[in-house]
Amino acid sequence: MRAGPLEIRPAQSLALAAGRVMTLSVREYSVLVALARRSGRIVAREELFALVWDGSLRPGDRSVDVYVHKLRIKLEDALPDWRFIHTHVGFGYRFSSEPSHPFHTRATTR
Amino acid sequence: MRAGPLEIRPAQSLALAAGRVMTLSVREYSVLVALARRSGRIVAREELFALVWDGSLRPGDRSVDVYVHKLRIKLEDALPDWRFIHTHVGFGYRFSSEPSHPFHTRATTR
DNA sequence: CGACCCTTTCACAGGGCGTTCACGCGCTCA
DNA sequence: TGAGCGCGTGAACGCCCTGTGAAAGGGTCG
Repeated sequence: MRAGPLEIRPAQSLALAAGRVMTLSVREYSVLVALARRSGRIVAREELFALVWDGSLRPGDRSVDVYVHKLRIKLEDALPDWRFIHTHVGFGYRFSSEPSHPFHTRATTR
Repeated sequence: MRAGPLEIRPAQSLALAAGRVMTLSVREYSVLVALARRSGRIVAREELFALVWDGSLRPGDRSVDVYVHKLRIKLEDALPDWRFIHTHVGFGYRFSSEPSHPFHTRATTR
């Protein structure tokens, strides 16, 4: 499974960032795989929770947000110039590997 | 079989650290080979146990941990500047020869 | 029979992990 | 522009997993 410089090997429970092994917790890895498998789609919190936690999301449960955050930090840490997890307010998260600064050399002054 | 300054000769049941013969017990050697053959991937405790002990891991059995520990000590003893067996909490162990002090991966500014 | 080594088990300690809470920002919409 | 909600983010906390030293059990060899 590939997404830009990110590679996931489900058979080995391994994630590689630019060839380097990432150290992820079980939950982190699980969330990453769930999102990456649905790359390009928006995955609702409910759906993501059901996939990873295997149950239905209770109101007020922030687990999903917290783990998306943890993942973002490790991904940002390993691949500073890429963005993978995109927020769609009110809908959920969407996985897609994108360079941080696509083209856009000139700052949009005003 | 090579991994940095570590060499394994299965034909002779020998392990050499920087050319010097390591004195390993049968189990120790067996664990080392099992991991080294799967270098780069994460080997679950269950899998490792099945490979070396030839059976299924009973809950609470710490044999694997203990022998990984013994191996680490001997490897550390023979090659202080290298790390070979890496822990992936919740997943298992991963064999990979790495210098002790690489560059230091980006301080977590947080 | 005794000494030694290997293997397994036990017990304790430490750290990592998962969950939850609290706070605050930013987006959205009226 | 103000209010409200959704989400980002840091931290606390208990539990589980792993690290680690020690002791028990068993086999081998002199």
